[in-house]
Amino acid sequence: MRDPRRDPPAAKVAPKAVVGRVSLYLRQLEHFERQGRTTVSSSQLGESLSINNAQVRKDLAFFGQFGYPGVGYRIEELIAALRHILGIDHEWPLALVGLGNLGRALLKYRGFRSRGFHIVALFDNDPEKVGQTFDGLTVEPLEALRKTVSVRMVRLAALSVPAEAAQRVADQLVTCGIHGILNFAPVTLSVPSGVSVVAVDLSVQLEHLAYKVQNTQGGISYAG
Amino acid sequence: MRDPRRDPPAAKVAPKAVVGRVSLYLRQLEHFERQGRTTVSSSQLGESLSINNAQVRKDLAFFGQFGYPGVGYRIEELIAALRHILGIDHEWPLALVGLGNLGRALLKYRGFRSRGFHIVALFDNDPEKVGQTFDGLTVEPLEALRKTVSVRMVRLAALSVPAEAAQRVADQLVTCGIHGILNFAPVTLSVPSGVSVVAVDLSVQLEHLAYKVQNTQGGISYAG
DNA sequence: TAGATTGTTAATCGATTAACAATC
DNA sequence: TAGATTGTTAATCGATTAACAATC
Repeated sequence: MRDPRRDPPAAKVAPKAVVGRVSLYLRQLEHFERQGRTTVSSSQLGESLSINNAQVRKDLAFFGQFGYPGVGYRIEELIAALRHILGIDHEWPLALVGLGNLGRALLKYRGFRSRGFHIVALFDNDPEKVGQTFDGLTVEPLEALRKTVSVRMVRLAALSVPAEAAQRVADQLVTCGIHGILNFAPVTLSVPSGVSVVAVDLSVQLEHLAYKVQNTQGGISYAG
Repeated sequence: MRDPRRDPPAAKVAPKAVVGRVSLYLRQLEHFERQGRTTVSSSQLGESLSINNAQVRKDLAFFGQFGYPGVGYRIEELIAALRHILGIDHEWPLALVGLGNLGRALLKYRGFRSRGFHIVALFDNDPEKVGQTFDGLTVEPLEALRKTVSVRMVRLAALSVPAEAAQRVADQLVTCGIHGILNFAPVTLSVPSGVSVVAVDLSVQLEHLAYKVQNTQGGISYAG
Protein backbone atom coordinates (compact mmCIF):
# COMPACT_ATOMS: atom_id res chain seq x y z
CA MET A 1 0.00 0.00 0.00
CA ARG A 2 2.74 2.41 0.83
CA ASP A 3 4.95 2.08 -2.21
CA PRO A 4 4.61 0.54 -5.58
CA ARG A 5 7.94 -1.26 -5.70
CA ARG A 6 9.42 -4.18 -3.81
CA ASP A 7 9.76 -3.93 -0.08
CA PRO A 8 12.92 -3.03 1.82
CA PRO A 9 15.33 -5.93 2.29
CA ALA A 10 15.68 -5.57 6.05
CA ALA A 11 14.67 -3.49 9.03
CA LYS A 12 18.15 -2.32 10.00
CA VAL A 13 18.77 1.29 10.94
CA ALA A 14 20.71 3.11 8.25
CA PRO A 15 24.14 4.58 9.02
CA LYS A 16 24.21 8.26 9.82
CA ALA A 17 25.95 9.17 6.58
CA VAL A 18 23.33 7.37 4.49
CA VAL A 19 20.44 9.18 6.18
CA GLY A 20 22.11 12.52 5.66
CA ARG A 21 22.54 11.86 1.96
CA VAL A 22 18.98 10.62 1.62
CA SER A 23 17.83 14.02 2.88
CA LEU A 24 19.93 15.62 0.18
CA TYR A 25 18.53 13.28 -2.49
CA LEU A 26 15.02 14.17 -1.43
CA ARG A 27 15.69 17.87 -1.61
CA GLN A 28 17.27 17.58 -5.05
CA LEU A 29 14.45 15.35 -6.32
CA GLU A 30 11.93 17.96 -5.23
CA HIS A 31 13.96 20.51 -7.15
CA PHE A 32 13.86 18.33 -10.28
CA GLU A 33 10.15 17.77 -9.83
CA ARG A 34 9.50 21.51 -9.72
CA GLN A 35 11.38 21.73 -13.02
CA GLY A 36 8.88 19.30 -14.50
CA ARG A 37 11.20 16.30 -14.79
CA THR A 38 9.73 12.85 -14.24
CA THR A 39 12.74 10.53 -14.10
CA VAL A 40 16.37 10.82 -13.05
CA SER A 41 19.33 8.45 -13.16
CA SER A 42 21.71 7.82 -10.28
CA SER A 43 24.43 9.55 -12.31
CA GLN A 44 22.36 12.69 -12.80
CA LEU A 45 21.24 12.81 -9.19
CA GLY A 46 24.76 12.18 -7.98
CA GLU A 47 26.33 14.77 -10.23
CA SER A 48 23.98 17.48 -9.00
CA LEU A 49 25.14 16.79 -5.44
CA SER A 50 28.78 15.83 -6.06
CA ILE A 51 28.09 12.27 -4.97
CA ASN A 52 29.33 9.16 -6.78
CA ASN A 53 26.62 7.38 -8.76
CA ALA A 54 27.33 4.00 -7.21
CA GLN A 55 26.92 5.62 -3.83
CA VAL A 56 23.52 6.98 -4.82
CA ARG A 57 22.35 3.53 -5.93
CA LYS A 58 23.77 1.84 -2.86
CA ASP A 59 22.18 4.34 -0.48
CA LEU A 60 18.78 3.92 -2.08
CA ALA A 61 19.14 0.14 -2.30
CA PHE A 62 19.62 0.07 1.45
CA PHE A 63 15.92 0.79 1.80
CA GLY A 64 14.55 -1.21 -1.10
CA GLN A 65 14.42 -1.36 -4.87
CA PHE A 66 13.16 1.89 -6.29
CA GLY A 67 14.83 2.09 -9.69
CA TYR A 68 14.00 0.84 -13.17
CA PRO A 69 16.97 -0.58 -15.12
CA GLY A 70 17.46 1.35 -18.34
CA VAL A 71 15.20 4.13 -17.11
CA GLY A 72 16.39 5.40 -13.75
CA TYR A 73 14.17 6.49 -10.88
CA ARG A 74 10.65 7.87 -11.21
CA ILE A 75 10.92 11.16 -9.35
CA GLU A 76 7.42 11.40 -7.91
CA GLU A 77 7.53 7.83 -6.72
CA LEU A 78 10.99 8.11 -5.19
CA ILE A 79 10.06 11.33 -3.38
CA ALA A 80 7.10 9.59 -1.76
CA ALA A 81 9.24 6.62 -0.77
CA LEU A 82 12.01 8.74 0.72
CA ARG A 83 9.54 10.87 2.64
CA HIS A 84 8.14 7.72 4.15
CA ILE A 85 11.58 6.36 4.97
CA LEU A 86 12.65 9.56 6.70
CA GLY A 87 9.36 9.65 8.56
CA ILE A 88 8.36 13.01 7.15
CA ASP A 89 5.26 11.80 5.34
CA HIS A 90 3.37 13.10 8.36
CA GLU A 91 3.58 16.11 10.66
CA TRP A 92 5.88 16.17 13.68
CA PRO A 93 4.80 18.42 16.53
CA LEU A 94 7.90 20.03 17.99
CA ALA A 95 8.60 21.72 21.32
CA LEU A 96 11.02 24.63 21.38
CA VAL A 97 12.91 25.02 24.64
CA GLY A 98 14.85 28.23 25.23
CA LEU A 99 13.59 31.50 23.76
CA GLY A 100 16.86 33.40 23.46
CA ASN A 101 18.00 34.88 20.18
CA LEU A 102 18.59 31.55 18.57
CA GLY A 103 15.34 30.10 19.85
CA ARG A 104 13.28 32.98 18.53
CA ALA A 105 15.00 32.63 15.17
CA LEU A 106 14.23 28.93 15.03
CA LEU A 107 10.61 29.78 15.73
CA LYS A 108 10.47 32.01 12.69
CA TYR A 109 12.55 29.74 10.50
CA ARG A 110 10.45 28.59 7.57
CA GLY A 111 12.56 25.56 6.72
CA PHE A 112 11.14 23.51 9.58
CA ARG A 113 7.49 24.00 8.84
CA SER A 114 7.96 23.33 5.15
CA ARG A 115 9.39 19.89 6.04
CA GLY A 116 6.51 18.99 8.33
CA PHE A 117 7.99 20.05 11.65
CA HIS A 118 5.51 22.27 13.50
CA ILE A 119 6.52 24.09 16.64
CA VAL A 120 3.50 23.69 18.91
CA ALA A 121 4.86 24.68 22.32
CA LEU A 122 7.44 27.05 23.78
CA PHE A 123 9.26 26.66 27.08
CA ASP A 124 11.67 28.81 29.04
CA ASN A 125 12.74 29.03 32.67
CA ASP A 126 13.24 32.79 32.62
CA PRO A 127 10.27 34.38 34.46
CA GLU A 128 10.62 37.37 32.12
CA LYS A 129 9.91 35.15 29.16
CA VAL A 130 7.16 32.98 30.61
CA GLY A 131 3.77 34.28 29.57
CA GLN A 132 5.13 36.19 26.59
CA THR A 133 3.67 35.37 23.21
CA PHE A 134 5.75 34.70 20.10
CA ASP A 135 4.11 33.90 16.79
CA GLY A 136 0.86 33.10 18.55
CA LEU A 137 2.40 30.72 21.08
CA THR A 138 2.68 31.51 24.77
CA VAL A 139 5.90 30.63 26.59
CA GLU A 140 5.32 28.11 29.37
CA PRO A 141 7.55 27.31 32.34
CA LEU A 142 9.36 24.00 32.27
CA GLU A 143 7.04 22.71 34.99
CA ALA A 144 4.32 22.57 32.34
CA LEU A 145 6.44 20.35 30.13
CA ARG A 146 5.03 16.97 31.07
CA LYS A 147 1.42 17.96 30.64
CA THR A 148 1.88 19.81 27.36
CA VAL A 149 4.07 17.10 25.85
CA SER A 150 1.47 14.52 26.65
CA VAL A 151 -1.56 16.56 25.55
CA ARG A 152 0.03 17.64 22.28
CA MET A 153 1.78 14.33 21.67
CA VAL A 154 5.15 15.95 21.23
CA ARG A 155 8.08 13.57 20.69
CA LEU A 156 10.74 16.00 19.45
CA ALA A 157 12.29 19.07 21.04
CA ALA A 158 14.69 21.73 19.81
CA LEU A 159 16.97 22.75 22.67
CA SER A 160 18.40 26.28 22.50
CA VAL A 161 19.22 27.05 26.12
CA PRO A 162 22.61 28.21 27.46
CA ALA A 163 25.33 25.59 27.72
CA GLU A 164 25.23 25.51 31.54
CA ALA A 165 21.52 24.62 31.55
CA ALA A 166 21.48 22.20 28.63
CA GLN A 167 22.10 18.89 30.40
CA ARG A 168 19.67 19.67 33.20
CA VAL A 169 16.93 20.68 30.78
CA ALA A 170 17.65 17.67 28.60
CA ASP A 171 17.12 15.44 31.62
CA GLN A 172 13.75 17.08 32.16
CA LEU A 173 12.82 16.61 28.53
CA VAL A 174 13.63 12.93 28.72
CA THR A 175 11.72 12.50 31.95
CA CYS A 176 8.70 14.13 30.37
CA GLY A 177 8.62 11.74 27.47
CA ILE A 178 10.60 13.48 24.71
CA HIS A 179 12.20 10.94 22.37
CA GLY A 180 14.46 13.13 20.27
CA ILE A 181 16.44 16.31 20.93
CA LEU A 182 17.89 18.68 18.36
CA ASN A 183 20.64 20.16 20.51
CA PHE A 184 21.94 23.64 19.71
CA ALA A 185 23.80 24.06 23.01
CA PRO A 186 27.57 23.62 22.74
CA VAL A 187 27.76 20.63 25.06
CA THR A 188 27.68 16.88 24.55
CA LEU A 189 24.43 15.68 26.06
CA SER A 190 24.17 12.44 27.91
CA VAL A 191 20.81 10.72 27.45
CA PRO A 192 19.48 7.24 28.17
CA SER A 193 19.29 4.66 25.43
CA GLY A 194 16.11 4.93 23.45
CA VAL A 195 16.43 8.71 23.25
CA SER A 196 18.02 10.26 20.17
CA VAL A 197 20.13 13.39 20.00
CA VAL A 198 21.32 15.30 16.97
CA ALA A 199 23.80 18.05 17.72
CA VAL A 200 23.95 21.28 15.74
CA ASP A 201 26.94 23.29 16.80
CA LEU A 202 27.34 26.42 14.73
CA SER A 203 30.71 27.30 16.23
CA VAL A 204 32.13 23.89 15.43
CA GLN A 205 31.05 24.37 11.83
CA LEU A 206 32.57 27.81 11.64
CA GLU A 207 35.79 26.56 13.20
CA HIS A 208 35.92 23.87 10.55
CA LEU A 209 35.49 26.51 7.86
CA ALA A 210 38.30 28.59 9.36
CA TYR A 211 40.54 25.53 9.44
CA LYS A 212 39.85 24.76 5.80
CA VAL A 213 40.42 28.32 4.65
CA GLN A 214 43.61 28.53 6.64
CA ASN A 215 44.88 25.30 5.10
CA THR A 216 43.93 26.11 1.55
CA GLN A 217 46.57 28.04 -0.34
CA GLY A 218 44.85 28.42 -3.70
CA GLY A 219 44.52 25.70 -6.28
CA ILE A 220 43.38 22.84 -4.07
CA SER A 221 39.69 22.01 -4.03
CA TYR A 222 37.69 21.65 -0.85
CA ALA A 223 34.13 21.91 -2.02
CA GLY A 224 32.89 19.67 0.83
CA MET B 1 57.99 29.70 19.21
CA ARG B 2 54.39 28.77 18.89
CA ASP B 3 54.24 25.67 21.07
CA PRO B 4 56.50 24.14 23.60
CA ARG B 5 56.40 20.59 22.26
CA ARG B 6 57.68 18.92 19.14
CA ASP B 7 56.46 20.15 15.80
CA PRO B 8 53.73 18.54 13.72
CA PRO B 9 54.85 15.55 11.68
CA ALA B 10 53.52 16.80 8.35
CA ALA B 11 51.59 19.57 6.68
CA LYS B 12 48.68 17.47 5.47
CA VAL B 13 45.12 18.70 5.84
CA ALA B 14 43.26 16.75 8.50
CA PRO B 15 40.17 14.72 7.57
CA LYS B 16 36.86 16.39 8.21
CA ALA B 17 35.98 14.05 11.09
CA VAL B 18 39.25 14.79 12.88
CA VAL B 19 38.75 18.55 12.68
CA GLY B 20 35.22 18.25 14.03
CA ARG B 21 36.43 16.26 17.02
CA VAL B 22 39.29 18.66 17.67
CA SER B 23 36.69 21.42 18.06
CA LEU B 24 34.94 19.26 20.62
CA TYR B 25 38.21 18.53 22.45
CA LEU B 26 38.94 22.25 22.63
CA ARG B 27 35.52 23.03 24.02
CA GLN B 28 35.81 20.32 26.65
CA LEU B 29 39.34 21.37 27.59
CA GLU B 30 38.12 24.91 28.14
CA HIS B 31 35.44 23.47 30.39
CA PHE B 32 38.04 21.54 32.40
CA GLU B 33 40.23 24.64 32.61
CA ARG B 34 37.36 26.66 34.07
CA GLN B 35 37.04 23.93 36.69
CA GLY B 36 40.63 24.55 37.68
CA ARG B 37 42.09 21.35 36.29
CA THR B 38 45.58 21.44 34.82
CA THR B 39 46.03 18.06 33.14
CA VAL B 40 43.78 15.50 31.51
CA SER B 41 44.34 12.04 30.05
CA SER B 42 43.04 10.86 26.69
CA SER B 43 40.73 8.49 28.57
CA GLN B 44 39.21 11.26 30.66
CA LEU B 45 38.83 13.60 27.71
CA GLY B 46 37.36 10.82 25.60
CA GLU B 47 34.93 9.67 28.24
CA SER B 48 33.51 13.15 28.66
CA LEU B 49 32.71 13.23 24.95
CA SER B 50 31.88 9.57 24.33
CA ILE B 51 34.96 9.16 22.17
CA ASN B 52 37.39 6.23 22.34
CA ASN B 53 40.66 7.10 24.07
CA ALA B 54 42.80 5.75 21.24
CA GLN B 55 40.87 7.99 18.91
CA VAL B 56 41.62 11.02 21.06
CA ARG B 57 45.34 10.26 21.05
CA LYS B 58 45.38 9.55 17.33
CA ASP B 59 43.50 12.74 16.47
CA LEU B 60 45.89 14.85 18.51
CA ALA B 61 48.94 12.99 17.22
CA PHE B 62 47.91 13.96 13.72
CA PHE B 63 49.02 17.50 14.50
CA GLY B 64 52.05 16.81 16.67
CA GLN B 65 53.12 15.44 20.03
CA PHE B 66 51.31 17.24 22.80
CA GLY B 67 51.11 14.65 25.55
CA TYR B 68 53.36 13.57 28.40
CA PRO B 69 53.54 9.80 28.96
CA GLY B 70 52.42 8.93 32.45
CA VAL B 71 50.90 12.38 32.89
CA GLY B 72 48.47 13.11 30.09
CA TYR B 73 48.00 16.48 28.43
CA ARG B 74 48.62 19.86 30.04
CA ILE B 75 45.31 21.60 29.53
CA GLU B 76 46.48 25.17 29.10
CA GLU B 77 49.17 24.14 26.67
CA LEU B 78 46.87 21.91 24.63
CA ILE B 79 44.21 24.61 24.41
CA ALA B 80 46.74 27.04 22.96
CA ALA B 81 47.96 24.44 20.48
CA LEU B 82 44.47 23.48 19.31
CA ARG B 83 43.45 27.12 18.94
CA HIS B 84 46.44 27.63 16.73
CA ILE B 85 45.73 24.50 14.71
CA LEU B 86 42.11 25.48 14.11
CA GLY B 87 43.20 28.99 13.22
CA ILE B 88 41.19 30.63 15.98
CA ASP B 89 44.13 32.10 17.85
CA HIS B 90 43.27 35.31 16.05
CA GLU B 91 40.08 37.15 15.06
CA TRP B 92 38.22 36.36 11.86
CA PRO B 93 36.18 39.19 10.40
CA LEU B 94 32.98 37.75 8.98
CA ALA B 95 30.45 39.03 6.47
CA LEU B 96 26.81 38.14 6.95
CA VAL B 97 24.82 37.94 3.74
CA GLY B 98 21.04 37.75 3.97
CA LEU B 99 19.23 39.52 6.80
CA GLY B 100 16.12 37.38 7.04
CA ASN B 101 15.05 35.74 10.28
CA LEU B 102 17.95 33.36 10.34
CA GLY B 103 20.47 36.02 9.38
CA ARG B 104 19.33 38.37 12.14
CA ALA B 105 19.56 35.52 14.63
CA LEU B 106 23.09 34.71 13.54
CA LEU B 107 23.98 38.36 14.05
CA LYS B 108 22.87 38.20 17.66
CA TYR B 109 24.28 34.75 18.31
CA ARG B 110 26.94 34.99 20.99
CA GLY B 111 28.66 31.73 20.14
CA PHE B 112 30.41 33.21 17.11
CA ARG B 113 31.96 36.19 18.78
CA SER B 114 33.16 34.17 21.75
CA ARG B 115 35.14 31.98 19.32
CA GLY B 116 36.76 34.92 17.59
CA PHE B 117 34.39 35.32 14.67
CA HIS B 118 33.30 38.95 14.40
CA ILE B 119 30.55 39.97 12.04
CA VAL B 120 31.83 43.21 10.52
CA ALA B 121 29.55 43.72 7.52
CA LEU B 122 25.95 43.01 6.51
CA PHE B 123 24.64 42.56 2.98
CA ASP B 124 21.23 42.08 1.49
CA ASN B 125 19.68 42.63 -1.92
CA ASP B 126 16.28 43.63 -0.59
CA PRO B 127 15.96 47.45 -0.97
CA GLU B 128 13.80 47.42 2.17
CA LYS B 129 16.70 46.04 4.16
CA VAL B 130 19.54 48.07 2.67
CA GLY B 131 20.32 51.04 4.87
CA GLN B 132 18.73 49.53 7.96
CA THR B 133 20.90 49.16 11.02
CA PHE B 134 21.18 46.00 13.09
CA ASP B 135 23.42 45.83 16.13
CA GLY B 136 25.25 48.93 15.00
CA LEU B 137 25.93 47.66 11.48
CA THR B 138 24.27 49.10 8.39
CA VAL B 139 23.04 46.73 5.70
CA GLU B 140 24.81 47.31 2.37
CA PRO B 141 23.73 46.22 -1.10
CA LEU B 142 25.66 43.39 -2.69
CA GLU B 143 27.23 45.87 -5.09
CA ALA B 144 29.29 47.12 -2.16
CA LEU B 145 30.64 43.65 -1.47
CA ARG B 146 33.96 43.89 -3.27
CA LYS B 147 34.98 47.15 -1.70
CA THR B 148 33.95 46.26 1.84
CA VAL B 149 35.51 42.80 1.69
CA SER B 150 38.78 44.29 0.58
CA VAL B 151 38.78 47.20 3.02
CA ARG B 152 37.85 45.07 6.02
CA MET B 153 39.94 42.09 4.92
CA VAL B 154 37.03 39.70 5.15
CA ARG B 155 37.72 36.11 4.09
CA LEU B 156 34.67 34.34 5.51
CA ALA B 157 30.96 34.81 4.89
CA ALA B 158 27.83 33.34 6.44
CA LEU B 159 25.21 32.89 3.74
CA SER B 160 21.59 32.98 4.87
CA VAL B 161 19.71 33.94 1.73
CA PRO B 162 16.77 32.02 0.19
CA ALA B 163 17.61 28.81 -1.66
CA GLU B 164 16.86 30.32 -5.08
CA ALA B 165 19.40 33.10 -4.58
CA ALA B 166 22.12 31.10 -2.86
CA GLN B 167 24.21 29.97 -5.84
CA ARG B 168 24.10 33.38 -7.50
CA VAL B 169 25.13 35.17 -4.32
CA ALA B 170 27.82 32.56 -3.65
CA ASP B 171 29.27 33.30 -7.09
CA GLN B 172 29.40 36.99 -6.19
CA LEU B 173 31.08 36.22 -2.89
CA VAL B 174 33.75 34.20 -4.62
CA THR B 175 34.29 36.86 -7.26
CA CYS B 176 34.75 39.45 -4.54
CA GLY B 177 37.46 37.49 -2.81
CA ILE B 178 35.67 35.47 -0.14
CA HIS B 179 37.57 32.25 0.65
CA GLY B 180 35.10 30.41 2.86
CA ILE B 181 31.31 30.20 3.00
CA LEU B 182 29.18 28.93 5.85
CA ASN B 183 26.11 27.99 3.86
CA PHE B 184 22.72 27.93 5.58
CA ALA B 185 20.72 27.75 2.36
CA PRO B 186 19.31 24.31 1.56
CA VAL B 187 21.22 23.87 -1.68
CA THR B 188 24.54 22.30 -2.60
CA LEU B 189 26.78 25.15 -3.67
CA SER B 190 29.23 24.81 -6.49
CA VAL B 191 32.40 26.81 -5.96
CA PRO B 192 35.83 26.87 -7.61
CA SER B 193 38.73 25.03 -6.07
CA GLY B 194 40.49 27.08 -3.46
CA VAL B 195 37.20 28.17 -1.95
CA SER B 196 35.82 26.27 1.05
CA VAL B 197 32.18 25.63 1.90
CA VAL B 198 30.69 24.22 5.06
CA ALA B 199 27.00 23.47 4.86
CA VAL B 200 24.67 23.84 7.81
CA ASP B 201 21.26 22.50 6.94
CA LEU B 202 18.89 22.60 9.87
CA SER B 203 16.18 20.65 8.08
CA VAL B 204 18.55 17.85 7.21
CA GLN B 205 19.49 17.59 10.88
CA LEU B 206 15.88 17.58 11.97
CA GLU B 207 15.03 14.94 9.37
CA HIS B 208 17.82 12.81 10.72
CA LEU B 209 16.41 13.17 14.21
CA ALA B 210 12.96 12.17 13.00
CA TYR B 211 14.43 9.13 11.28
CA LYS B 212 16.24 8.05 14.41
CA VAL B 213 13.22 8.52 16.64
CA GLN B 214 11.02 6.66 14.20
CA ASN B 215 13.47 3.76 14.09
CA THR B 216 14.05 3.55 17.82
CA GLN B 217 11.57 1.38 19.62
CA GLY B 218 12.85 1.71 23.16
CA GLY B 219 15.88 -0.05 24.55
CA ILE B 220 18.30 0.62 21.71
CA SER B 221 20.84 3.39 22.19
CA TYR B 222 21.38 6.14 19.66
CA ALA B 223 23.13 8.79 21.67
CA GLY B 224 24.97 10.07 18.57
C1' DT C 1 60.99 2.29 41.41
C1' DA C 2 56.03 1.13 40.08
C1' DG C 3 52.19 3.03 37.93
C1' DA C 4 50.24 5.67 34.48
C1' DT C 5 49.79 7.18 30.02
C1' DT C 6 51.56 8.43 25.75
C1' DG C 7 52.40 7.76 20.49
C1' DT C 8 52.22 4.35 17.14
C1' DT C 9 51.74 -0.11 14.85
C1' DA C 10 48.79 -3.73 13.59
C1' DA C 11 44.07 -5.50 13.39
C1' DT C 12 39.47 -4.59 12.65
C1' DC C 13 35.69 -2.50 10.96
C1' DG C 14 32.92 0.20 7.88
C1' DA C 15 32.25 3.12 3.94
C1' DT C 16 33.17 4.20 -0.88
C1' DT C 17 33.97 3.03 -5.57
C1' DA C 18 34.46 0.06 -9.69
C1' DA C 19 32.73 -3.43 -12.38
C1' DC C 20 29.24 -6.08 -14.45
C1' DA C 21 25.35 -9.42 -15.09
C1' DA C 22 20.49 -8.64 -15.09
C1' DT C 23 16.81 -5.95 -16.73
C1' DC C 24 13.90 -2.91 -19.17
C1' DT D 1 16.95 -5.12 -30.79
C1' DA D 2 20.62 -1.87 -28.92
C1' DG D 3 21.37 1.30 -25.39
C1' DA D 4 20.84 2.67 -20.85
C1' DT D 5 20.77 1.96 -16.17
C1' DT D 6 19.79 -0.65 -12.28
C1' DG D 7 21.12 -3.59 -7.98
C1' DT D 8 24.83 -6.01 -6.16
C1' DT D 9 29.35 -8.20 -5.66
C1' DA D 10 34.10 -7.57 -5.19
C1' DA D 11 37.96 -4.41 -4.60
C1' DT D 12 39.61 -0.44 -2.57
C1' DC D 13 40.07 2.95 0.59
C1' DG D 14 39.85 5.18 4.99
C1' DA D 15 38.61 5.41 9.79
C1' DT D 16 38.34 3.28 14.29
C1' DT D 17 40.00 0.42 17.90
C1' DA D 18 43.19 -2.70 20.40
C1' DA D 19 47.59 -3.59 21.92
C1' DC D 20 52.01 -2.46 23.61
C1' DA D 21 56.87 -0.71 23.80
C1' DA D 22 58.59 3.72 25.15
C1' DT D 23 58.52 7.24 28.44
C1' DC D 24 57.95 10.01 32.41
